[in-house]
Amino acid sequence: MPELPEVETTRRGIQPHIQGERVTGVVIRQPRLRWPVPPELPDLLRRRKLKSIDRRGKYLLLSFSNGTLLLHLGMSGSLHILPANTAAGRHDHFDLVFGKRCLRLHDPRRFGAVLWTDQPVEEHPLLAKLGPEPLSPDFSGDYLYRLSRGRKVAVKQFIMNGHVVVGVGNIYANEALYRAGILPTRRCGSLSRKRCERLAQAIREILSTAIEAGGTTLQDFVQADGQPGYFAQELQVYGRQGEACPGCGRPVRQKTLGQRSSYYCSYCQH
DNA sequence: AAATTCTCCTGAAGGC
DNA sequence: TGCCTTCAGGAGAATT
Repeated sequence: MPELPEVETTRRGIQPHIQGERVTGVVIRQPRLRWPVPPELPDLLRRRKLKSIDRRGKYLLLSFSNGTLLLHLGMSGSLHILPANTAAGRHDHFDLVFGKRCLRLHDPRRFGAVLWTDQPVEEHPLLAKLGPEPLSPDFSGDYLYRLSRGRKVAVKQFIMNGHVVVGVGNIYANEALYRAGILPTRRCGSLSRKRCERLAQAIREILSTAIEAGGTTLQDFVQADGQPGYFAQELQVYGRQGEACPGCGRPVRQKTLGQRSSYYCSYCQH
């Protein structure tokens, strides 16, 4: 499931192959994703040059002179650079063709999205109210502390809320809370300023380490079977219920919180 | 405003 | 072997 590091790794992987290139074709094989793929995309993108690829949260923003293509990978999506004539398989929903290469979206569970806007992209309804980027100066312990005052939601759900901070999915939320020594179920409003600082630091470290790890597998993006560095980072607790906590040896526990699996050590985290 | 629940979808895993 | 059930999970929409 692509989290922020995977999306950023994807962005860096595809950028050198298609940025500055001109669209020569658009193929929509399965328009039913999270929202319907706009049928007018082939017309909108005809002969347009891709200016840049940016990221906001887990959205990839492909900028053209007449608007922006928004891509989201949902939880099973991936993008690959392939020779333009490569046969499409099951779940290969969308191609952006650039001459002899193409950018292909593969997404078995179809939680991903391909959208278009001709407005300033930061004003798009899906982006306008997003919280800060976790690796930007706008995100800090002080920010988390101030925003969490008076709120009762569990800290794990708090940091997974895109209006609080973007790009912290279930896996890295668990890992960051473990690293920060904070129980996922702890009410966010009860965290001290110091613990908020520790949490913000843990989130930054987890994400930036994962991005660095992803960088080592960039070449995979030009291969059909490439796995773009998912989970390259060693996970301490995620998916490890019953295994020994790396810190104290007690078993890692699993609990469902807000319809998501939480993994934690009830001794090291409080 | 904040919190909670529902929803989309398919592949994997488990039970029999 | 095969069929059925259950589950995971990003995040917006709907509801409380």
